[in-house]
Amino acid sequence: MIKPTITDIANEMGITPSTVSRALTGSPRVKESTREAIIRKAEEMGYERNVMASNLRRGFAKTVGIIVPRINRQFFSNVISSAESVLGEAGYTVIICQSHETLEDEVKALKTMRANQVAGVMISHSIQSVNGDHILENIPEDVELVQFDRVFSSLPGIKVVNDGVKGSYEATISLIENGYKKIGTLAGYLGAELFADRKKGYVKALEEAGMDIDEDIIFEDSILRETGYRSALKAIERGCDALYCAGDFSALGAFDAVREAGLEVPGQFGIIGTANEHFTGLMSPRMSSLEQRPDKMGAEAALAFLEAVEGKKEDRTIEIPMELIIRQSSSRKQ
Amino acid sequence: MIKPTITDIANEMGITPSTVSRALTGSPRVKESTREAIIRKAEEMGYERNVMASNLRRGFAKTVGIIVPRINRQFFSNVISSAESVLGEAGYTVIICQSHETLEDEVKALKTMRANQVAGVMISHSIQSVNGDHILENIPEDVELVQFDRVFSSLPGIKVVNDGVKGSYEATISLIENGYKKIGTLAGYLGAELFADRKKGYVKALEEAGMDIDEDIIFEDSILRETGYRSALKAIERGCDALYCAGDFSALGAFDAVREAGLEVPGQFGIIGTANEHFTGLMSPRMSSLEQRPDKMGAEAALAFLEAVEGKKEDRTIEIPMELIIRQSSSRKQ
DNA sequence: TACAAATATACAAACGTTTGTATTAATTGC
DNA sequence: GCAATTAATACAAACGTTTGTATATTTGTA
Repeated sequence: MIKPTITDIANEMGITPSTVSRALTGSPRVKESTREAIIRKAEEMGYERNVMASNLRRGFAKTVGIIVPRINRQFFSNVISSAESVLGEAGYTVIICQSHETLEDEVKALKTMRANQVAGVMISHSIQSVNGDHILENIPEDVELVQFDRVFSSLPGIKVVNDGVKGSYEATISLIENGYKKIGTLAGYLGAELFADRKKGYVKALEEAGMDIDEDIIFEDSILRETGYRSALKAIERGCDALYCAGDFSALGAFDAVREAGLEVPGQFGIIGTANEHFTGLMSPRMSSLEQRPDKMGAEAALAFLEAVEGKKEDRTIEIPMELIIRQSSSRKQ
Repeated sequence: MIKPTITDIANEMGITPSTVSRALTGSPRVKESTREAIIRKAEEMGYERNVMASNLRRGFAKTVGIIVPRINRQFFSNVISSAESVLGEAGYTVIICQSHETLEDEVKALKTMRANQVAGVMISHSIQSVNGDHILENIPEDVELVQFDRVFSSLPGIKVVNDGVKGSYEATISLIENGYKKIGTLAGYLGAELFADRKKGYVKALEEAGMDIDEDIIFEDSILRETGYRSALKAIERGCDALYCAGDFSALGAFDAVREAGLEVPGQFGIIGTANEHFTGLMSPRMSSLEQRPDKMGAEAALAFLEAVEGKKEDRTIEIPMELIIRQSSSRKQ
């Protein structure tokens, strides 16, 4: 017998496949003693459930799909890694797609998920997604939706996000406490709630400190090293002595600009980045950064999904506190 | 009609499901004109193939499984990222598991793959896997096996590896040409072909240059920053003035040790790492490193798989040349 | 002892596709 | 124009599981 089925087990034992099925799925409709016998026999025969048949019959798979812009971004790969560990442990299979930051690929990915009848979708949307309509359109009602990091609060389901306002607030406060007087920000794309929040925290900190909010030193769309560099040059020109950057790569660009301007980091210029990318701790001077806790985010997202499919909890938003990692680049001005 | 099936299409058109199926799968047994009509109707009705039914009937899924020690390692996430792009484009779904560097989880992952009836498995084995027996045992004959980076040459199937001998040879030659006189190596775990190859290239370079091979400055098992640091301390003690490191993290540890010893990098001490981790280009002095081209590796692995399932090519080993990235840490001794 | 209730198992249909074989329609050769 | 061939489509079974309903068995109660 190449690969035994429940029918084979049933025949072997002189019983019916339905009983075998119920025994193996843990239905209460079968006597404990027969269940034990069946399980023993199944193991003896080297039985393995045919997932496809099972999925077909039930109409869904014990699978969750994860969609991210790019798997090879440190943040995302960390989220995926910890989510996979939790989901795998719970017997779920993880399928992965990348949106490559485009709406087109994101929709394609959603279709793939639907085609594979996943029980849930964990998604951090592409930069091209301006709202969640395409998500609603492509995910059936009964599929659990878990958004993380980049989320649309208008969508139903579970959301796992950083407390970005609080994080950027603390980062900015830290710069203020270290004596910096004119603090700008490389803000990222403000159309995303994520970045909008980080700006909010920055503004809040300045307001509390009684400092001016100057739109001229709030640089939108500065995410890359290159764009960060250019914006930072302008910031220096406009008299800034510190920058809170909504990303580590733009912060790296800020380093470049500040060095080029002949200023010292820290001291003459303070910088705090966001994401705590690995390299931040290896540079010199080492860069202060706001850690997003992607590991925690992935685990929490996975756990929330599991609770949801088991019907234990309903839709909710989980906030993962950010962690301000203070290193050299933001220390006290002499 | 909630979700149309091929039977619905058939009824609607007054034909039989088998014709619809053949039309949609591109069988030559259906007239072109009817095929076109069927496709039109299918689109009109919003038909989507039920993957599970299809998989069940055919006995396999258009899915490939990727197993890596950890998704969140830069190297692996890059491989996965480019492999997913290629496979997704070809209509394959990617499922992912982590072995967490343990044999136990790797076997579990293999079982998951088998349960999901994947068409192929791409794997880079865990450090605990000393041979490929568990792979053979858990993967059916008809599943295409693609090993990458960490491979067992004894296993059948496709293998995608770096030309590690050549890479480390060039790295070592580069150190020699820059005037370093006593070059050691932080060699990694030599039980893995991967690391054994890197040692070979190192030895070859020294031999060609007529330099002594000194086992006392070949440090096995130095992969982490911490272990690299300790080994590097010994290397300095034993008179080395350069190290070729089989990993970037051990190279980072070497930096620590050299700095602690009060020597200058480069000049008094030369270092070349392996992997070209992102941080190597951001340190100061910037670290020279051997790039593994994970993007190319993932893409080549995926392409080889696609060729194999289409029956175009047979088992083979693909070598991805490494790229020596010369930065500051290995430059000329004054 | 008999009968209702509960428990355990059997029966059979269904999930939607694919595919070997049978049938019908169209084409070819002579 | 008719048989022989080929092309196109129809029929029906199968993939292995799950699950509603029906039947058989056991238990409890009057």
